[in-house]
Amino acid sequence: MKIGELVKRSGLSAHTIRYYERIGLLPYADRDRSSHRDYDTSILVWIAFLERLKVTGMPISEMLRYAALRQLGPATEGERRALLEAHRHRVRAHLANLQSALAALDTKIAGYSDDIAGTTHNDT
Amino acid sequence: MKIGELVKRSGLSAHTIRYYERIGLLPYADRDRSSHRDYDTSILVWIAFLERLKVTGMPISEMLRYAALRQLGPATEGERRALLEAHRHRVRAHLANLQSALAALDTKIAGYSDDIAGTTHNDT
DNA sequence: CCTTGACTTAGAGTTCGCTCGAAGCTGTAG
DNA sequence: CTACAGCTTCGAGCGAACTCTAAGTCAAGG
Repeated sequence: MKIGELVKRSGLSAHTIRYYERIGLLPYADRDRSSHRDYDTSILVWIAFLERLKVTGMPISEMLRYAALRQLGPATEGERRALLEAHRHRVRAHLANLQSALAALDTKIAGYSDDIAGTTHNDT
Repeated sequence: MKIGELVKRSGLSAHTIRYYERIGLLPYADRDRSSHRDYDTSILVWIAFLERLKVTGMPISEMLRYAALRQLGPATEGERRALLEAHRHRVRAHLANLQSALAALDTKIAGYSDDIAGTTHNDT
């Protein structure tokens, strides 16, 4: 698979794919005889995993740490797991914050909704 | 209340408070005779509200839009409400994404946990 | 009177995560 | 042969949201 197809299948831009490779988040891709990157479909699994980490707010620096451990092989699984568990912990906390902020937002919106023809004034 | 106390009570840094004032997210604060900012406690309510918007991922540009509408008085309540509803919609979608990513993360971690003395290899 | 600490301003600098531009190479279709 | 699409590298640029620096003012305590 060339980069153009990977763009379609991963949702990342070609610029971003090259950037990720440059910083080490994606492995250095094999090149064909025109030095064009040639990907194996297995890269999609890794990209999807990175996406999930990204969606959950993990900074690139930490994804790099994970990627580096992965490079080192099975011996690092304990550490990788610990890293993911710590992340999960933070995600859960963030989720709770989000939910409570959302609840407050609901209350606020309800305040606006109840305002019949400007009889009350929601001042924030 | 001077800025130092507001820092303690709001959790924002003095730099950030001044920055927010500069861009219009916080109203221009009254100054005492030494041109030091002097806040009314009511500012805390507004800051808490901004915090909630921030936590839920609203960009500053949109908070500014809200703040501007608020300045214009009760006539803009409909628009403010619409803005918050649109935001709520996005937050809910984001929350759903987060939850599904979290579930995937749980599965992944479980994969590591089940790995007894390196018998399986979690390759991402 | 002097020091200390909290404040003031304007503007520059930082971090993050991309995103883009320039200049050039390659393989295929017409 | 030529045109064109699609890739390559390298380095610069960008938008968001702060964060910090420099130089100065002011009020209270010793």
